[in-house]
Amino acid sequence: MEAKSIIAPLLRWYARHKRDLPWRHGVSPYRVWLSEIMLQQTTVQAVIPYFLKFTEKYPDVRALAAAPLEDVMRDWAGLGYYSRARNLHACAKAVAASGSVFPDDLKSLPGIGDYTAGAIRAIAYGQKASVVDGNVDRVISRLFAIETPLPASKPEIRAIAERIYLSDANTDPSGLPQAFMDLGATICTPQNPKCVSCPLTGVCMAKAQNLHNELPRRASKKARPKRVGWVYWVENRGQVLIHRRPASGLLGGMAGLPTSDWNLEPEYPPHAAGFTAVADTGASVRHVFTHFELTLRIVRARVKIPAEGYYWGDPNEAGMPSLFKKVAKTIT
DNA sequence: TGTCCACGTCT
DNA sequence: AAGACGTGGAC
Repeated sequence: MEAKSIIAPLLRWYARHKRDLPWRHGVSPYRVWLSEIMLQQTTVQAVIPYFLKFTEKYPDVRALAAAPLEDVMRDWAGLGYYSRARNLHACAKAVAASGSVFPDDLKSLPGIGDYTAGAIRAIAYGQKASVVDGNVDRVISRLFAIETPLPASKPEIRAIAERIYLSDANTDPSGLPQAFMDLGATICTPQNPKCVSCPLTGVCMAKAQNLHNELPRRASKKARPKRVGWVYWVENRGQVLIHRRPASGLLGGMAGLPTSDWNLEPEYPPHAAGFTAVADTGASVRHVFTHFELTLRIVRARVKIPAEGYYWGDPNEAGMPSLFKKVAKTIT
């Protein structure tokens, strides 16, 4: 299939139907970078309030670089994949130190990989770049009726995407990737694609073979193991004990509540070093991570002397990830 | 309820 | 280079 027969109708459709998103106003490298980091693995709807908060509080890369890391982590709380926030701050510092100009080698910056580098290059700088996210994977898989399941089909998809993006028919390097992603998000959706409204339905090979609801195929996923443990609710004069988690690993660098290890059957009373159980609340919270499912049972407890990395604070102001927000909401 | 989205980046 | 790493909404 010729690239032109995809690009021309897609760009016409995009001109009429592009989504009105905050980062599409006042386009700048900083705003494109910030939005693309937030959009990694995360839906537009979840990102919008965070993007508005960040751009108000940190209007440019210098302001973000000057902020304490803990502030950035707190502001990111709830958005997930917290290494993104740590890398965001490190990246802001690096860029600010270079006169607030992003370097040509975007991938040398923390948190910027193939996808984000291409997105910044295309959207912020108007350069032709291959920008392939999950939406583009799906759209290409259907347009070309690729039967190979994801992720094995990735190399094939990337080759096709690159041919289209770098084609002479790509007259709008900034608009084309956004057109693909908007099409994937609003028309060529994972379930029940709205082919009647699709500008590419006439050239779509999956549609022609009535495979638009079957593709892309996916390799079966591994079962998600279950883990259990205790979370300690320790009150003292209206505050609770909060734990600054280690910089790397799960929920790295975030404020959280103290917990036991996460593979122990919660048999009362728990016996963790430093904590004395006061009362089993009987309540528990369930939280699904990417690679396991966690149930934490809440126990009221006391401490003798908080260990290093622990402090007293207001759980509602600590900026904790969702797992611990659920605990606070359950208990208060 | 359970499954999917969800390649995005880093290690 | 396979696995680690969140969240919430759609269906």
